[in-house]
Amino acid sequence: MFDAASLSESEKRTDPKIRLEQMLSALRKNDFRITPQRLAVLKILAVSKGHPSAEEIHSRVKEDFPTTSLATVYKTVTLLREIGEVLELGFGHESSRYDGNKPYPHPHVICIRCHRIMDPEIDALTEMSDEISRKTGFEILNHRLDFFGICPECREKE
Amino acid sequence: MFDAASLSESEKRTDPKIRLEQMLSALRKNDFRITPQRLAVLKILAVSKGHPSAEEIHSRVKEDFPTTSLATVYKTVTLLREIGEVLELGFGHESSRYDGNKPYPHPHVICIRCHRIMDPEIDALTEMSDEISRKTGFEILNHRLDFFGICPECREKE
DNA sequence: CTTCATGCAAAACATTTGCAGCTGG
DNA sequence: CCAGCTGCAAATGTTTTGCATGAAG
Repeated sequence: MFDAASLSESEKRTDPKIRLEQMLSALRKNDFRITPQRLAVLKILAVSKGHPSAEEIHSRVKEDFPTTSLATVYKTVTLLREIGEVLELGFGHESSRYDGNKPYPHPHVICIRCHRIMDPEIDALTEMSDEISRKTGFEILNHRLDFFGICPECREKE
Repeated sequence: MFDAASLSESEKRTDPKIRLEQMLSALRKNDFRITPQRLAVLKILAVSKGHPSAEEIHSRVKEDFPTTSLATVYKTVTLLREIGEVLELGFGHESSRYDGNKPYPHPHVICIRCHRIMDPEIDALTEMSDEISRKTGFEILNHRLDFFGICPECREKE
């Protein structure tokens, strides 16, 4: 698992404890219960620097709370997605990945070899969104920008 | 089915007959056989202005060639994807959609109500790609840029 | 207490695969 | 001919769902 990524990215993350509090408040505000299982999932999401899959979340949650089922993990991330506290990155084939740190659309760079996912700096995206609105008449609510390629480490190994 | 989209998009499409020939040559060049089933799938892809799903392709292919199985459709689009003659647009949940007219990455605008997909004009994407390369050290091979929102028609109906 | 959450197992999907038989070149 | 393709059905892998039991508030 390659979560180390670059320092510049990790530096920008919200402090895990604060992020956890934010997610907890979001649950409370919407009158959802805070169960041990949910708490465990939130903790993983708050602490993860990367973009864990449901399966990954599940196995990590089980360390803390061994009886947690995969279904509960799915129910929890779906709930969090609905209240805007998690970003779901769906890929056609493999399983989805989740980002609990930046639950709003942002670009990704994905290594097709080791599956590491990074969050690069890009601006000019809201402008692009506006441009699309103007040209197509769509009301743009959301977007997704992913780049696929080979990360420096995997390129070295070639 | 809302394939009419905007004139400016459809005007840019390659003529279906030419596109079909291109796909056929690609198959021949790679020593793949041209079977009636494959021909039927190619025809649908060449003629479609939109972004049909495997299921849609299948039901349209069956009109011409009733015994064609869904598995063959999948095998064919997968083959075409591998030789770069079709772009697969995978969505986490629902089924993938395929574009046989512009088999290279390009932005999409997707209506979350009627599921119409349009191809807007955007430049500045290759620049963006280069910027990412420079900043992350990734070798960028591919990308995906999708905007989600509500199309003018669906907005009127509200 | 009562409503909502959990966990299991089963269902629901889209997609892939194994394989016997068929067919394009 | 015969390697490669088809079509069926079964397998796969992820995500969802129904429902009885359990726990949060």
